[in-house]
Amino acid sequence: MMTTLTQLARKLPAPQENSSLRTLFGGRLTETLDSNGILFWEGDVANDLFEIASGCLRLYKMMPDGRRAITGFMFPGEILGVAFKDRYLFTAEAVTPVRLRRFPRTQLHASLARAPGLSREVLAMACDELSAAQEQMLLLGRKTAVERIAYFLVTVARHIEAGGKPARAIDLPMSRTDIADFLGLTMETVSRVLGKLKVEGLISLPTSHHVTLNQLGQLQRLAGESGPLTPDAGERTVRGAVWPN
Amino acid sequence: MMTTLTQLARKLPAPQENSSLRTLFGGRLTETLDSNGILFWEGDVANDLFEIASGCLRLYKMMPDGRRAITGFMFPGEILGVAFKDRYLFTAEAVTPVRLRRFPRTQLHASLARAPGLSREVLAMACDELSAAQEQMLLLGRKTAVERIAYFLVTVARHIEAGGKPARAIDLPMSRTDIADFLGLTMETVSRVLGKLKVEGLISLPTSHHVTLNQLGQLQRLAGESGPLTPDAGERTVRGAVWPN
DNA sequence: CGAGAATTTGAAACCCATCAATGACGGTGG
DNA sequence: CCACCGTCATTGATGGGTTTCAAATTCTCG
Repeated sequence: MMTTLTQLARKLPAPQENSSLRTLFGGRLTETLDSNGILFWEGDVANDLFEIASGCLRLYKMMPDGRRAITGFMFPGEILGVAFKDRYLFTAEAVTPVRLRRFPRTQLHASLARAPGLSREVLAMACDELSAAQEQMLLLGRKTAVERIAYFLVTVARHIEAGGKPARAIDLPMSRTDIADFLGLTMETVSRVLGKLKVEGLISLPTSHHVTLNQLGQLQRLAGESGPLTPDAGERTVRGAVWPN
Repeated sequence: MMTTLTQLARKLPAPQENSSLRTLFGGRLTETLDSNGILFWEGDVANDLFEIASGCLRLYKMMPDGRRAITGFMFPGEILGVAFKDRYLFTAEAVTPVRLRRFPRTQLHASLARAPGLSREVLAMACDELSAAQEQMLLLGRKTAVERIAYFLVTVARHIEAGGKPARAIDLPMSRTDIADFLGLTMETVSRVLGKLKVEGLISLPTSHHVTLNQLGQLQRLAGESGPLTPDAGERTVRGAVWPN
């Protein structure tokens, strides 16, 4: 299973593409991290980048009083820590037991100088992250609880896609609290909304960590995809005719 | 006046540093854009990048029903559209009349090949954006209305800083609705919270678009800065002891 | 099988949104 | 110069979606 996503909302960069970045990790040893183990803290000096071999990480920022915002989840195949400043922007913690490979950033700079395409790849990665982050801003700032959950499910399904089609059966290794902190809700609201979607038949919950999307189209509509891809007419005429002059 | 910020929450990359990216715009003509004029729409093919010479832009995503999330504001000195995909991720619209210079992306690729440092600069820019975006996620997902407004004010002040110190008097060219769509609130709530801060003496409002920060320290505390810089003890012990293993 | 954790479910409260009306500008034209 | 009018900001009253608090139930795993 080779599913990849840094931020859940991120576009997949064709998992089978032979990433030159990924080749950096070729000879590296695989380390392991226990469930709930910390890979690094927000603010730590960013010495390494990592490739997730298996398992799932949560990335988060936290306020002094404990309020937490999960900025994304990491899955196998994903690369972490590549484009950031000299310090990590968030804490990385294992949702499940994780196997990963480590690569020193000092050597990255050398590699970047050698391989010209690598630089573009890194930039593309950062742009994908940015795209996901902005979509998340729309979600956190303007979407309802149902829309957030629907979007979350649809996005996960899209990235676990097996051969073009989004997966119908997805598993969610993270807790309800994790999902809540990712979507700007509470654990209880996540649970309630999932329950509602289940009652309405849009999803099934074989177990609390396995979801079946029975009506993907309906969920996609609920998710309220933004942007240029929506083929609806009259998209821009709503809030008071903001036409170019 | 040489204030620069792409996303309001962004760290300033030393305004006086002679950016090699900025030199690209050297001989370019200055175009103008009327107030509320559209520079480009979300989803448009990203042919150009822009340097803002004067004025203010808002960048936003919109849902089919008109709900809007402003992902950031752009001010003079800032460069726009540099690191993105082949299509713009958001709509760019003038808050005030704007003067700007345009540079074709096709030529950017050539310039990137020539100047090695440029590539790093572009990446650094993307990382700054990403950092701001993640801070915004924490704000949108977990902060109260007062905290959001306080953070907004403090952040603006920090970027209009004149000689190290954050400015005490800031002007907000954008409307209350713009601020609301940036902070995930309503116009009315923005207005009410500003009123409250004014009554409490933390700020003054000479006009509705000019704010004086009377008690910056207090505002900073309200803003609830996240992360590693807070010198508080007991930061990580709150929500159930998430220590490494 | 048992104990603690995670999830679900219920009831009440609250923050912010919504709806509505008034007030303050700012630009325009008489 | 000032009256006018549309837009934006402010302020008030009400309502609702989500949170909070609490308890029951299910799940996990030693």
